[in-house]
Amino acid sequence: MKDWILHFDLDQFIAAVEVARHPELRGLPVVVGGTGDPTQRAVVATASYEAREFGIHSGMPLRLAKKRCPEAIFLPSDAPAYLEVSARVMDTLREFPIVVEVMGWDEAFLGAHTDDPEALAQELRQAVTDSTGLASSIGIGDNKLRAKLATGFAKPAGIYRLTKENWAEVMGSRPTDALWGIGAKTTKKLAALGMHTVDELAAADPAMLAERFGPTMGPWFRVLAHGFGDTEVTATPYVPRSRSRETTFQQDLTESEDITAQIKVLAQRVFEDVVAEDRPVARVAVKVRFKPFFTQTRSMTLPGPIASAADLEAAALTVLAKFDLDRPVRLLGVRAEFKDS
DNA sequence: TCTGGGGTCCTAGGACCC
DNA sequence: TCTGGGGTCCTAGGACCC
Repeated sequence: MKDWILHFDLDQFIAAVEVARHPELRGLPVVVGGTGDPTQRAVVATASYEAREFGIHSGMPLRLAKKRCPEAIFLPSDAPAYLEVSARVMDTLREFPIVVEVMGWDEAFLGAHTDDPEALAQELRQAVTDSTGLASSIGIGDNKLRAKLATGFAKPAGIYRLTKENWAEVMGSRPTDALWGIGAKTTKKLAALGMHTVDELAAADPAMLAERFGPTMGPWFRVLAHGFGDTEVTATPYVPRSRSRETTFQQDLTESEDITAQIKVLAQRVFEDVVAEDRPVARVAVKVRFKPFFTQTRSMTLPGPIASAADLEAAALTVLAKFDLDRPVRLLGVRAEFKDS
């Protein structure tokens, strides 16, 4: 028997949960995000496949989604409901003799020992459909990178295998942003250097990449292009490095007392989260997004421990004082970073 | 049509110390 | 007189992902 890495991913997860509890919405363009009011400052969390036909996708402003498809059903994002369904899905996966590494609400890497990964993947998909009614796709790979990318070819409701055997054939001529970890900015920089495809990046000189992108990122891009990657799947619970809360205001804040009051609210929420973690906080950071869309961050290493919400509030206000609050504010955020442990 | 919220990791410059 | 070199911490920003 061989070791395989599977990447499990629920199809249009958030929209699917909403359709599951509102069956009359099946087959309709459903858009979930914000408070469900498409006139507000908010973006699309997930669009159903029907809504995607209209050019609606995750991250798009709700206002624009409404314009692209006025008859779409807009629903508020209901995080507790999605978390509950997610937990049921992950529990279903854990009933199999596999290692489950949860990667988010709707995806997980699975470590499996089998001679027939496609048969296992089909059983997993069926089990999740039986327990939750949700459709999913599974990528099969010889490492995490290939399994993750395979899922993209498996969707919707399918299974796809991507390994070193078919890597070059499947990925070689694709643009570099097809790789997991290379986004729009890096793609543009690579293109300026004459590298447009995965094959071209794979053939690049590592020293040149290190010079241009830094000693870690540069060579890593080339490794990605070869399809190499991590093979370790672990069920060990994830230990967060930080906790943060942020809010985009429906109307920009201009009064300093309003800004101060909102920072206190955010600090209070972050404090509740860090108390639940029961770990010491090392740094506090404040994020301010000014009109029209200019973001700054300021931070501070704490001189001593945080013992109360008032302590975290005071620290956040000290960091806030580092800003020039000379323009309208559209977003405020507070983040606490834990000490290394 | 203006662009959410919650995260992670890397880079780079300056401070500071020996 | 015109100044080394290494190590580490602090801080701000960039890029990416779900």
